[in-house]
Amino acid sequence: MLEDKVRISSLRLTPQRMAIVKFLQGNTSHPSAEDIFCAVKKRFPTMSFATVYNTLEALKSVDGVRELKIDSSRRRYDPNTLDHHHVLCRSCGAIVDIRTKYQLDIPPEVSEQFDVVGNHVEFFGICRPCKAREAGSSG
Amino acid sequence: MLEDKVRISSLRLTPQRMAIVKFLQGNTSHPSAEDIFCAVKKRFPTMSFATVYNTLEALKSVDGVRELKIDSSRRRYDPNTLDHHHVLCRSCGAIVDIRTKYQLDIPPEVSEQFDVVGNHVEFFGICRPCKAREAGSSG
DNA sequence: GTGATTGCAAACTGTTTGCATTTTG
DNA sequence: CAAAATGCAAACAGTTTGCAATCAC
Repeated sequence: MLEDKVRISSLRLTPQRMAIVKFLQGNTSHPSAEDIFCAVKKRFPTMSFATVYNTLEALKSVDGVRELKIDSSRRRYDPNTLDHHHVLCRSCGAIVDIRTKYQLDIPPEVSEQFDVVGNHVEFFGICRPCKAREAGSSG
Repeated sequence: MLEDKVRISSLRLTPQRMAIVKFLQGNTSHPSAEDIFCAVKKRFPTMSFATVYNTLEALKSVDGVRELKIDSSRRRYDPNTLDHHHVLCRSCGAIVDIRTKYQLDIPPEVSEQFDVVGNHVEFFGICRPCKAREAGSSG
């Protein structure tokens, strides 16, 4: 659990940092830095982006969050640091976790060139609500 | 082939556009906009980023290039628009193609929520040269 | 008390936009 | 000739940095 990781680590437990940790803990919305900033600013009106990014950097260093590259316009963060995968709705951008483990082999030409240590699968498609909306509006 | 796609399409064949197409054609380096800009500027000193981005947008619209999200600090582009996957070296950032097709199933709870139309696997690890260098320098 | 953290503002990087000029079909 | 593309510069969005004030340990 994220909060435990932070307590065990040598990171200082500042109120701002803990507020970010509490916001991220168990959060499956894959928030951006701005999402985090806005959420935490309610309690800490002086909160700054510097602190958000700074904290995210600290959390990454203890494997408390992982950075996602699923959105090309902004980084998103995931407090679930166990290996897992994602489905992305191409219409609304919703991201949902997939906890399946996939044992994927790569061709020998590639494994000669690379020591592969992991993989991440991004599935893409359309989510229920978007599909319904699109079917309803124009055909 | 990219050049054919552009000729068949209704996109106008400007010299700048064709230079970008020629640079991308068969290119497996997954270049960024800046890489493209620098390469093409040699022949077209007036080339601007606006034209690069504009052309990439045009090429995307005819499925002539795909945007990669593999690098969190910049978009990269891939003229190979057939479904394929990538291995990323976490040390030097090298990206290599994997043409294997993976038939991946997602859990029923998720397929109830999403119509999945495709997937992209990002493998990560360390490439030969980086591994050799790291082994040689400190361990 | 000391080194780490906060938070402001300014700097930076990659991408987008407005628009006058030029070009393609 | 009309519609589209170029290219410059300015605008933007997300992220990073410098640094004085503050805080955790």
